[in-house]
Amino acid sequence: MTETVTADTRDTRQRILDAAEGVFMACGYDGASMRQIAGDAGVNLAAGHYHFGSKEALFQAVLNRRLHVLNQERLRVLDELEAKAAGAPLKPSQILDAFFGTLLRMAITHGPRGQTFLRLIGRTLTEPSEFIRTALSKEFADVLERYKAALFRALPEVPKEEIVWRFHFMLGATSYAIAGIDTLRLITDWQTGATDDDLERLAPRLMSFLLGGLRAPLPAAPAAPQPRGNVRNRRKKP
Amino acid sequence: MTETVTADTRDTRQRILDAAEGVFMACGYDGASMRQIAGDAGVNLAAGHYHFGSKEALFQAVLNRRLHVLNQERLRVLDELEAKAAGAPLKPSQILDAFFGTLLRMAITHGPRGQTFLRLIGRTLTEPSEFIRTALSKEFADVLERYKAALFRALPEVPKEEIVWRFHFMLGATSYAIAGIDTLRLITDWQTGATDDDLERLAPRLMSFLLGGLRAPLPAAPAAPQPRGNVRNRRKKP
DNA sequence: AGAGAAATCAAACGATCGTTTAAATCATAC
DNA sequence: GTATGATTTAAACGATCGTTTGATTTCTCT
Repeated sequence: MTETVTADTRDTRQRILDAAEGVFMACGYDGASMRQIAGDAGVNLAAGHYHFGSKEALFQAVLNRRLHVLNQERLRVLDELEAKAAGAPLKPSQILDAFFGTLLRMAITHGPRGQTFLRLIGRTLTEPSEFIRTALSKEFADVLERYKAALFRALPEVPKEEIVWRFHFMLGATSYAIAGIDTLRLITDWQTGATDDDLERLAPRLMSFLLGGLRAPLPAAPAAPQPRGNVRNRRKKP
Repeated sequence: MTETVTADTRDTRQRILDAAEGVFMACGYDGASMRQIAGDAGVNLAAGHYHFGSKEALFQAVLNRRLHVLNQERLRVLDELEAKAAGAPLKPSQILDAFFGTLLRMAITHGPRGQTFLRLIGRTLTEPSEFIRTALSKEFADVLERYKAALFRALPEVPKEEIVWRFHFMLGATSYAIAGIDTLRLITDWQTGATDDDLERLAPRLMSFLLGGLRAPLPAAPAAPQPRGNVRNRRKKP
């Protein structure tokens, strides 16, 4: 009973995953059809259900296949940084590079399929569908907890709530920057179809932007809408 | 032939638009069904097609109804700022507030429906569907051109290409921050269902973050892959 | 009131969807 | 070889989709 998978089986599964990745990216979850995925993969329609059970399960498999190795790598890089720091807080730039830089580098080294996946998760993060949300939450829970803690230590003078918000903003800028390279053509008037160069040049630009945003001065308004306050002390919460 | 719309007609159209706004936001374009929209609106299934022609046209109508007034307001505010500046370049913070602040303020003043719309466009901007892209491009062309020009003048030392990229990042952080307030619960462990306060407190935080990212130091790597440069002067281009 | 346009309604159309079924094919062990 | 299990295949199922139709109701105007 030790999972005797033949070579042919793995090929079919892999082909389905690859095709599904592309179709889900191009059409979204609802817009994609099992028939188109099977067609692109060159397999029978029923193969998808045979190997994965359902469309939802296939989508989760597509996400997890790459998300898992990405997040494992993120944890490994963070471990390495913290070991090298020997107890001292990390620099914000190090943390951002470990989280977002790892993402971008993985997409580059994995070729066009990596970019496809990047754009897929960019789309996916804005889909509030229930099963997608739970799938992502399980896959991201550990990583986000670790990186949040690292940022808290790196920026002790910034309220934790503020850091969480800015982490959220950075996620948005990143996923959007990747998912919406087409959208950028909506802003600019480029018609250059560059793809590889786009991504390689995106990384340093994005990292600068994220770092600037993360270290921006705190908002002037104390973010708590209580204008009747006679006390305006800004107690620094430990 | 002067468009004699009766009161009842406007009510039905409005109800359909409101319901469609909510369903499209919750389910996405493909996930939403005309039957559910009609049901939520309390009208017959055929009413949607009678008043709008097709599902695509209904979606465009939902987008344009609010996008148009938003972008008109954005242009008006920018006009006002530039008139007051009397030829001098605007401050980046003024431009960002005119663009993103107007968006957030409109969402707040329009109540829960405004937030629904905000989250809808947050989702929509990541859908690369063809007709959606063209619809958005038409609606955004003028505004983006004006604001790009204003930013170019405000930041003459920053390469225009860099500004366009950062504009893109800011759009992403904003749309994602709004569309994904649920996603934020994926990061944090809040279970508070706050909505109004969330948005009101979001604005100053987001503006600080955007401004910090916009004014971040330029990426160390000159973004052009020519490492053989023997000159490392950072000429300030006029 | 009555003609005519505008709007609503119930019902159906064809298409496509995810999923299932049962037979056919392949691989592997005895 | 045959038997057994894994995989692939063709075909169909029921459900839901966007859209259309034609009758019916509501409104507008003389």
